[in-house]
Amino acid sequence: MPRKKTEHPAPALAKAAAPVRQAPDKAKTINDIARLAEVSKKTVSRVINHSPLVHQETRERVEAVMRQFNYTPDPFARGLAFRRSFLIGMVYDNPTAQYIVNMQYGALDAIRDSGFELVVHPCDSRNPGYIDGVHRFVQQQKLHGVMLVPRVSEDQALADMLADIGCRYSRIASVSLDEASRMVITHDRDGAAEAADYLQSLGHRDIALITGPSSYRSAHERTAGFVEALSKRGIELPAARIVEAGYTFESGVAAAERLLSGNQRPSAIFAGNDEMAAGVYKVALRAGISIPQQLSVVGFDDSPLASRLWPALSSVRLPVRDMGRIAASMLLQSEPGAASVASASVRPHLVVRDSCQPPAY
Amino acid sequence: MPRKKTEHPAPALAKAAAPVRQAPDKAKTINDIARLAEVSKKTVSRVINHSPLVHQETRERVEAVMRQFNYTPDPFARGLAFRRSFLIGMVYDNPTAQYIVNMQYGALDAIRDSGFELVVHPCDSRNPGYIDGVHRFVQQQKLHGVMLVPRVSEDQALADMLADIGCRYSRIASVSLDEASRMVITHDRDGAAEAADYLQSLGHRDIALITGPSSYRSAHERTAGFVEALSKRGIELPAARIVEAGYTFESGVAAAERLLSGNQRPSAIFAGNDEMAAGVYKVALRAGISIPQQLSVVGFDDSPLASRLWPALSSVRLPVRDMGRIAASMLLQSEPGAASVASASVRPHLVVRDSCQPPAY
DNA sequence: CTGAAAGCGCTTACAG
DNA sequence: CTGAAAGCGCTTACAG
Repeated sequence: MPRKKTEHPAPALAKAAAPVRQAPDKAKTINDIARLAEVSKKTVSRVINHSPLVHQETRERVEAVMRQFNYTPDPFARGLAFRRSFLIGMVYDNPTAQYIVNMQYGALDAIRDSGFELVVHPCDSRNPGYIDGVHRFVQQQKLHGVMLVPRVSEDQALADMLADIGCRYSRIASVSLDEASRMVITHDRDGAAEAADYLQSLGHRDIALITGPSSYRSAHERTAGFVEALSKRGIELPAARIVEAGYTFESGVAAAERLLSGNQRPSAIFAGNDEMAAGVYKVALRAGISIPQQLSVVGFDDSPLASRLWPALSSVRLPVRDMGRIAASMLLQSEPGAASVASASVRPHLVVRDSCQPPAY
Repeated sequence: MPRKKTEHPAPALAKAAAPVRQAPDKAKTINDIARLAEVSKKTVSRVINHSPLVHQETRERVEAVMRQFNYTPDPFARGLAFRRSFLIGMVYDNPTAQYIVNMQYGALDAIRDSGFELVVHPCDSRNPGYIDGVHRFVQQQKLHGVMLVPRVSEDQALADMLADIGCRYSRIASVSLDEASRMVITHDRDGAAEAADYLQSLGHRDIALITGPSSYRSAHERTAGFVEALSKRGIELPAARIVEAGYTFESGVAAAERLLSGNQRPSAIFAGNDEMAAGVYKVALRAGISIPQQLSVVGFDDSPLASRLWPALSSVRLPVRDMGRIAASMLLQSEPGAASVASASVRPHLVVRDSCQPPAY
């Protein structure tokens, strides 16, 4: 009922329309809380920031009021005063989608209910200006910290830049590249060794390896772990059984073609990631080589692909979500200077499916 | 060299250590720019916000100074004063990883160099509290706007909540669900029709369909588009040839088992997404039914999986990155109230690979 | 077209 | 343990 039509509005009705003259649900500010809790805004600020310099009773009174009005401090006001934000950046360079998404879920696990949010920043490390791009991103948004995902996490120049401008960061990598408080180490080497042990234990002796690009630390580690573990068990890989590829499906196809074309085929292939393992599947299927009867295959990453191939691919799994969670929580815990004691570490493990069996000699 | 140890520090040296008494590279503020350009800070503010109320000469002088000192306004100060941020939220509910990542790339394409950043917010729409979660997210961060990705984009209650609190949003969906200025329409129906026409043109007559869950709008559209297109060409799908599954690999396997177990097999199967199509591959491979010789298969999504299966899967592609770019740019362009004229629209198309051929009757 | 004042909601630095 | 003042870097509302 439009107001204008009521020629003589009853005062009572008018009052009901705007009861108690209280802004409907305007967000409370620190001043409101201070007034309602009968303290100064500075004391409320201390409670917000968990300062020990507040009397227990005072703290409880303030917290009760905050809870009652569902108060949360304005991140922009805090950001302005603190000169830094409550934003965590995730910087990455085009690994596979599932990896990125799992990593994001992990980071979000860590910051849930902390008042922090996740800002994503994919970049292209082949572009020489990409470090400047990250620099601008960090400065502009006054990021609380950034997580560096492989492969950008391996770029020392990036880490140096962040250290220079005093931005906290955490790096996820297959080996330690920095002080412990900044590293989440994934030990890819151990995962590759487990794959090697598995194939050897099945009875394979003529084994081939498709590696990722040697410029990738993870590829180097996976290769070294695999070769060393076999060597420990008395199997030396001849150079012809090691083919370097590019971590892509197509490069895996090309590598598998080389490996499977001769008349002396290996009985098993370990691929440095699942994409390349899928390439092996394609070549084998096309050539009528049946997996696992005539060829065993192991991948790395345990991507969604692994369980969708047929036969399902055995693959080394990295706990990506955990890695993301740990990398993000390192940023929340540590003060910029303070070094935490323990270095974070995570272990890969082999997920056995249907792509391997003893060789048919 | 610690200062205390130098008993008589040479004044000249001390001066060299802090040359010209100018803060090394402290970020300039609006006040610095105002002083250097010899205008008031308000005028600088006008230039920043592209106000027309600035003399051309003045504007150029201010812009020159801003450029010279590489000045960008502090997003927190602006956020505080404006009461809203320069953050775009992306809200989504667990579709596949590649979809999410492509969507993120698209959104980032749109906001590049705009001063906006992308904040991700995955959520679980089966959780009844998820709308409150989005509410808090939006209010807390004072988001400039949010993009709603399927399937949360289909939830009218979510859209209503956002409209209620005056938050701008854009919705990506297979059909129009809202005013044109807020929709990116993907026309899944047309893509499914193209798949139907393709199979029919190859000569298939006994065709089966594995649909996604009927509660998904996209599944409904894909099914309708496929069935109608076949009907137009004189092929009616009997009920037994339509199996509802859950958009997952496993559900695709189960559906394919039903479809391929009888002795009267269809000669072609259209799956509502690639995950389920991969399930068809698994069943066919296991049963010794060769693709495409004995069975043609078409998927939907053109996920990475499609080209990694063997034979490579023909699949309907949605321009996901474009969808993300358009959805994000809609948020940047429009003022909260202003309705843009055209509705955004995007078309799927069939990517033909090696999974289909004429039936072997 | 331009500017001086007040304010956004917090914090730091200083007192007590 | 608590508080009054000043300030973070912008904008709005008001003048001119």
